[in-house]
Amino acid sequence: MSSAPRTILVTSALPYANGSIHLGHMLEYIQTDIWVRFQKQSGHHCVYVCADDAHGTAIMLRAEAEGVTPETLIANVKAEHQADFADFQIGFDHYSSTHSTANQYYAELIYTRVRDAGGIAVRAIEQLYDPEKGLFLADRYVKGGCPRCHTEDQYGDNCEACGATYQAAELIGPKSTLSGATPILKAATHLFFELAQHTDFLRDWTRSGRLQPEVANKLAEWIDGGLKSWDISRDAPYFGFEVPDHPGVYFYVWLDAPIGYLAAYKEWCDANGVDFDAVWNPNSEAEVYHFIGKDIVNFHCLFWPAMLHQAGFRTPTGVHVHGFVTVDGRKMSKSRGTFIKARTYLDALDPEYLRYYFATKLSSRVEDIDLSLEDFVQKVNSDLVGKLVNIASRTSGFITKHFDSTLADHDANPGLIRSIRQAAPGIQAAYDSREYARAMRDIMALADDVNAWIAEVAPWTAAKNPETLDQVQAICTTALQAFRLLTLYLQPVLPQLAKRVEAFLNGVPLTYASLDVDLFGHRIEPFKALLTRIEMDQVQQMIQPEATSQSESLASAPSSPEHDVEPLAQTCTIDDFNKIDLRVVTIVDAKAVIGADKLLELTLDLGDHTRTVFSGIKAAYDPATLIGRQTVMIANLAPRTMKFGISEGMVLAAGPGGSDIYLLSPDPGANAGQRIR
RNA sequence: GGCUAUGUAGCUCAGCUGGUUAGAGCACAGCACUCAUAAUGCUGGGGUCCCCCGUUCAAGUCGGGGCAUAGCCA
Repeated sequence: MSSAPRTILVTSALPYANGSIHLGHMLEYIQTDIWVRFQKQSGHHCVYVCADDAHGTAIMLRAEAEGVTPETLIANVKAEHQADFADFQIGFDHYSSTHSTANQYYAELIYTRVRDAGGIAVRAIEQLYDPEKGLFLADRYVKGGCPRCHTEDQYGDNCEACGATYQAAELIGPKSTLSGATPILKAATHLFFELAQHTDFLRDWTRSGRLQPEVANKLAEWIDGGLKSWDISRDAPYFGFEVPDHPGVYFYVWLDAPIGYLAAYKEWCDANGVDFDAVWNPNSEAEVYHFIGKDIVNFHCLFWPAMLHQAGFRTPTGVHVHGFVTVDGRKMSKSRGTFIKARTYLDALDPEYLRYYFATKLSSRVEDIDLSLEDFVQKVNSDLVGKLVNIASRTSGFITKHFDSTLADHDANPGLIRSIRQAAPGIQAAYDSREYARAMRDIMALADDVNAWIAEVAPWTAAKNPETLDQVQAICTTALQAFRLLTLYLQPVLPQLAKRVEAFLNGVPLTYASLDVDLFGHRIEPFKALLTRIEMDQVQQMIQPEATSQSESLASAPSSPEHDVEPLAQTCTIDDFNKIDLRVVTIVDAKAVIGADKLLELTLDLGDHTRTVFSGIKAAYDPATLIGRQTVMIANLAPRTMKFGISEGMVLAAGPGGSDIYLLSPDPGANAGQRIR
């Protein structure tokens, strides 16, 4: 797959400067970075830019809470973000901030051009206003009773209980979550981007092969339902850019965020003497791709192309949408320890393990990616250490020991090397179309072939006989040639490993331009471990950082833990404890109780008899998954008559309640009926 | 509620335009090897392809209905 060099600009979504990078973010940056590295490795002119998304009310309020200026806050967060990205080997060519002069320039330019083309409406609206804070309130800053079902404490846009959607002003007894004050309705002038003007353009644009089919389908729904105008302004005080012709009115953060792509690229162009317009003029032949998550499709596939179009810029060649990250099949959760920050991961594990694991699961589709921790450890260890690195590890010793670290002048199996090289077009096509999982499968299948061949020709046997010793040199030469090619294929995913391999093999660059280079007669360095196995302990450290840091710093003052720790109860004696008869039980049946929202009816086997216990764990457990497992109960608790029957005891669980409930389990081996002391 | 995805071995996933006994990796069992970071090779066990109905000579693959999970409804 050789073609003329393409000019490609790539972006990832801008992370918000109000929090840390977590593994959900990292999926996107890793996906993008692999793609960019692949394009560069293939010889294309590819530039990757990104920036912190630094504006908005949330940032203004957080800065205020921390007693710093917003500028200080966003500078600190940006530094943190960049450190995380750098350590994950995310190779931005430039990383900027939306709070920059370049961004202000382009925000004003695009706004002005759109306005002059008749794309902006000015309308008076009424909005809830916090008289104490002196702030207009976004929906998420107002809580009150749902106007339909009267559930208390609902946010200003929709009701979690009945699903109703409404205006914040319709809430019963609304309160500002910022000050507790009762908001008042106040008039304001807002600017609207008239999206409906672009209906025909967008219908066409979204069907022009730039988007994944499922994304285009989703957008068609919105387009067919009628496009609404988009409120692009916010009132002072607001941390952002003031609208040029409307003093006291600011651009909404989502207006200038995507414009940050332009600004960041402009800064890179200025620093590198490149012509910005060559990429962004409407007739540009260059390619522009945005990688984003499925939650922000509307901003990138409706507002953004429409505004670019009306402002006289080219629109993106493609928008590549990915799904969310789950951990062990569930949404990332702070209480389960699976809301993993990038830094927490980095403190425990090599970033390339995650890059590889995500690569084995990524396709071009908008699917959620599950980080199954056990699968993660097994896959990384067996694929990267057991298969790939093992090829070098098991053969290079012979070269070092018997042949003065010098490779043979021919291959023992030219057919094998040829078949690996012939796989290149397929692997390149898979990378280019973001089918990384397919690429990883193909590469590992080749590694399997190599290992099988090594076992077949058994160089360790040949090495024992002086007459066949020279065969060993050719065999190991072939194995190391294969190893180099496989590493070349993996370079976009594992750039650090690739560098170590280059050093080990003495500086042969791992690019497609060097695909056909042979290492005949080449000197290699002594083999050192290129990658180490993941220990399950490291994963534990990642998902339980609080526990670790707590035990390390017991003496220090408690500092705002992520969850509230209940104070210890009054001291009791061993006799007090002995009054409580705890037993191991097996759950032999579990079913929902008809007419009860929270209860499950559990049938518990105590070894010699069974009990019926009603337990309020329905929100946290599917009854079917409970049947057969062991847990712990209080067996001598006085029976209690409930509306649904008599509960003969209680099962033990941790957690604050709701869906955050965690049943206890004995380690394997305990028998039902055994007492717990 | 409406819409959109997804539902294949214990786990994570492939299965293109419907076509012989449904695949891979990991895990598991046995054997081999002992060069290698207890790595590798060979062999094997293991699946009502969520359920029902339908189209067809033939359905994991198409259509309808249902169930479950996730997300979206700006």
